[in-house]
Parts: sequence; C-alpha cells; structure tokens
Amino acid sequence: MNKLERISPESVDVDGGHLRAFIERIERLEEEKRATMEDIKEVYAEAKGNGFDVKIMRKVISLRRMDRDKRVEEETVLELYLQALGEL
Amino acid sequence: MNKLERISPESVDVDGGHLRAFIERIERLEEEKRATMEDIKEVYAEAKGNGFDVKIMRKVISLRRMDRDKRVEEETVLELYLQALGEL
Amino acid sequence: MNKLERISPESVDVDGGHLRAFIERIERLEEEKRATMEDIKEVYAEAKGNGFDVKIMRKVISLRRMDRDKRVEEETVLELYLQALGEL
Amino acid sequence: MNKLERISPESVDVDGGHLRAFIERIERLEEEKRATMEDIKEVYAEAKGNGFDVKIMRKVISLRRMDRDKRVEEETVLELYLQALGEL
DNA sequence: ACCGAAGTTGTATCAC
DNA sequence: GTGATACAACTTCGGT
Repeated sequence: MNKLERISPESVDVDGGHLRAFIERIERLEEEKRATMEDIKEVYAEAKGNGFDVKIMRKVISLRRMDRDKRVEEETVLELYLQALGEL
Repeated sequence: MNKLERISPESVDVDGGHLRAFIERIERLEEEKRATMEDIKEVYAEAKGNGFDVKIMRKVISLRRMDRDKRVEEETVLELYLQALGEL
Repeated sequence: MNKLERISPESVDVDGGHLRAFIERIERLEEEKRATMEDIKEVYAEAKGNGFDVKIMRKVISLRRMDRDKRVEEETVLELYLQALGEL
Repeated sequence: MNKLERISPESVDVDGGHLRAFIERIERLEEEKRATMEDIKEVYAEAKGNGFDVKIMRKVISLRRMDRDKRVEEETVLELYLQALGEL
C-alpha cells in the first residue's frame, strides 16, 4: 500500500469528472450572479446621474424587500398554525 | 538587521497589557451573551413543557422582530429624506 | 386539561396570556443579548481606535475559545474517568 | 397619504415616475440575482446528494476564484507595462 | 447522530 | 480610509 492510498482511503475514489462538472456549473452560475450585480451597480450609477440619492434608494429598496420577506414569513406562520391544528 | 526585525517591524511594539485588557473585556461580554442564550433556551424548553410549539413560537418572535426592524428602517429613511430636503 | 380534551376543535383553546408571557420573556432576553452584542462591537471599535487590528483580535479570541472548549472537554473526560475509578 | 408623503409635498419635485422606474429595474435585477443564488444552492444540494462534501467544494471554488482574480490582476499589470512601453 | 433551517460571525463591497 | 451594507461561511437548534 503506498502513501496516497493510506490517506483517507474512503475518499480516494472520488469521481473527479463528476465533481468537476458540479464545480463548473457553480462557477458558471457565480459568473452570472456577478454580471447581474454589475448591472445593478450600473442602474444605481445611472440613477445617480439623473440626480437621485443612491443612499435613499437603497433604503427604500431594503424596506420594500423587508415587506416582501414579512409577507412570506406570515404565510409560513399561517401554514404552521394550520398544521398544528390538524395535528390536534 | 536580523530576521525578527525584518518581520513587520511596525507591529513589534504592541502594548500587550493594553491588548490583553481589550481581549478580556470582550471575553467577559461573550460569556455574558452565552449565559443569556442559555436562558433563552430554557424558556423555550419550559414553554414546550407547557404544550406550546417551539417552532411556531420562533416564527412568531421572528415576525415581531421583523416588525421592529421595519419600524427602525422607516425612521431611518425618514431621516434621510429630511436630510435630503435640507440640502435642496 | 389533558390531550384528549384538546382534540375537538371547539376546545382549541390556546392560552394566549400564557403564551404571551413566554414570548415576552424571550424577547426581553433577546434584547439583553442584543445589547451585549452591541457592547462587544463597541469594545472592538475602541480597540481599533487604539490602533489594534480587529481581524487579528477576532482570531486570537477564537483560538482562545477553542482552547477553552478543548480544556473543558478534557476536564469532562477526566471526571468521567475519576467517577469510573471510584466505582471500581 | 402615508407618513412620508406628508412632508412638504409642494416643494419636493422628485420625479416619482422616473424614480419608480429605476427602483423597479433594480428590483427586477435583484430578483434575478436571488434566483441565481437559489440555483447555486440547488447545485450544492445535488452535489451533496451525490456524496460530495459541500464545505470542501466551497473551498475549492474559493481557491479557483482567487487564482482567477490573481491572473486577471497580473494581466492588468502586464497591460499597463505594455502600454507604458508603447508610450516610450 | 444527522438533517434542514435559522441565526451568528467574519469578510468584502460600496458610498462618502 | 472609514462606517455601513450585503454576502459567504460556519454554528446552533429543534426535530427525526
């Protein structure tokens, strides 16, 4: 038995091709995300160029995002209530 | 110039006693936080023992926290608006 | 009230007052925790103001915490051994 | 009319329609970004389901990203050199 | 003991 | 460069 085989024998048989495929899918998606983030920055820059206050815009967007999140959470709680009632 | 003096000479004169004091203050506060987290767990356990659903309780508390956060954010936006108006 | 009595829908009487009391105890504790977290941040800020590197401080504290946990674990094992010996 | 709209409406000539358009473009892009992040999480989950270690995968991707950034940086420096040479 | 979800911590990005 | 925001990574917690 050589040195490499002695190290973590159970993980020696990793399917490199399979792993590589996953890695590359993720990297492609991350590149997509990065591009979208660039686009967002550009829109902010354009808005700023039109005299709008970026800081305020961010806050407004953050507030609207909170509203959405809150709505989702409310639905989740409702579902939990209904489940709990069903189990009584 | 010897080896030690070449390595990050500007950080050689760290005031160890001063640093230690900061570290210990933080560690004391972290211990305090840990204790509070323990207390919270105990209250959840007690509530569960009284027939309440911990998962639902967590969601409810999360919702109420969101409400508070949203209120704070609204105030922040309001302040930003007032600032922006003052600058017009 | 036992489990069976809770089954019929008309007796789905969640004790709101009781629940509210638990919720409020938890929220009070969470506020306490939040305040402690604020304090910690302030100490880091103060340390930074005194020229210390916050990132490194965090590392130091993290290492000391690991050591502490390790020491506690070792003491637990030791106690188990001692108990076992006492029972021989 | 809500709280925010009540503030000196007559002297604040923000172009609401224009602002709204910017906000909505950003929100649309953020939704796109969120969807991509979801996709990434799904790929990780699928990889995990195939027996791969997500934590290690993240490390691998992070290392490859650093390499890529480093390579891009080096190319940038190289271009600067070439430009400088061209200007001699 | 593991899993998924939630929360926390640490780091990077961004606007000023 | 600094403080604030957002993201990524890690830990915790309750349930199975």
